[in-house]
Amino acid sequence: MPRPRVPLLSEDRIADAAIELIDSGDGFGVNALARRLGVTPSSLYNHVDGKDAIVELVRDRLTVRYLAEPPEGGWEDVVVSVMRAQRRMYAAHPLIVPLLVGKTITSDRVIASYDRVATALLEAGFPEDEVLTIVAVLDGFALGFGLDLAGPDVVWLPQQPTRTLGRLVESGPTGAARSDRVFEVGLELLMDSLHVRLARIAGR
Amino acid sequence: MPRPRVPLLSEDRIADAAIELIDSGDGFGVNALARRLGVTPSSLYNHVDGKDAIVELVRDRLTVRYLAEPPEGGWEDVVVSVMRAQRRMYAAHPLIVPLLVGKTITSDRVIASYDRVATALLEAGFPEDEVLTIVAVLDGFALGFGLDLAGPDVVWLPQQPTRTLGRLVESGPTGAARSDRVFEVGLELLMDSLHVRLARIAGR
DNA sequence: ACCTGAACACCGTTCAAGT
DNA sequence: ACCTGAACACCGTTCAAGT
Repeated sequence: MPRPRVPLLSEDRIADAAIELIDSGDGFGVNALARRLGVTPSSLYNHVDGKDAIVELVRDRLTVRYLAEPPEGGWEDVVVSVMRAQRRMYAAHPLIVPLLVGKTITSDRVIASYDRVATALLEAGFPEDEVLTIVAVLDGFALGFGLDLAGPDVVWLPQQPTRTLGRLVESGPTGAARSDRVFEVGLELLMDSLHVRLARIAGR
Repeated sequence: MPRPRVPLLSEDRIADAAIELIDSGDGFGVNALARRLGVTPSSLYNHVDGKDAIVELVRDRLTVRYLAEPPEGGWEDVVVSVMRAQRRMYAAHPLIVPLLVGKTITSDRVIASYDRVATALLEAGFPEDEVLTIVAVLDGFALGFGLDLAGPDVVWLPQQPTRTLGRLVESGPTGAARSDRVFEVGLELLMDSLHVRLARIAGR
């Protein structure tokens, strides 16, 4: 079946299938992805630049899906809404995290999302040489919560008796509602921290 | 050269070489690791259970190296000292992060380190159903700072003009001293947040 | 332009053979 | 017990061939 009149593949179709494959937990790979698309691995290379490019495509699509609407309002609104969106993203697709973490971000739309936060922080008065670090830390914070929502059993697997951790892990998945609450508290406190930081800078 | 009188390999030698290989930036793999050790890939399997087990060994060795001495004092001291140590670890070996993130922690000594934090938080009065989440968030926080220290150019590579991010990235590596300062501030604020949280719980 | 199928270099892992 | 070398299944990628 060479060259069908209507193309079997497209960037979108590939990205969607990649997300499904990753979420399935069967491991991400070009071969498995092609199989899922009912296509030969080499077919993918007519649309996409290889495995890493597909991962970057996934990051792009998820960012559009979860961080689409540019947040309105002051820097607090920008930061809070991006944090919530990012956490929803990681929580819904935790198995994507390890694929994303190691790779440099090149997608313009993803960069634009980080740029909005960086710009908001800068305009709020945070010093130039701290903004990138703050953005990185916010990212890490969202990531920590995302992995938490994925379930502790994915992160820790005690094999010897422990004082505390083993019991807490065994008490089961955190539960969406509980984790939501803790996230909101954590976010609130993080925002408090940023306010304090900003006040100290302004007061100097 | 079969069966030398004194073994060429050991878990430690393998772990050390693995850390070197990862830090070199040439990518981690069993073949490259064997080459670096002057040995055949299959030799490794006499000492270690495969690629994933080597990564877990690396995590174990780094944890021992950076988080060895059990922190003394109240829960604040425990949390702060573990955070500092963990950040030093990520900062010194940023390329290890993506290898660790996806994998479940099984090493007893690594588990023990998380267990100390969990126990400290629990004894301080944090609710059972929040402790794991807090630990996960602390982890994410340290990770964010570690990646920040690795250099922003590893994380973001803008290809279109941006309002802020591109300029900040181009202004070069964050610099250890600057990042140190921001980390200390961030940690302080994070601790403030935890104190506030604890006070609210106690006051209820 | 877009798919297949063959081919390639490489990967992690197993295992018989050797001391 | 510990190494080698051959072998295996699989991986990501390239490319000529076909419409």
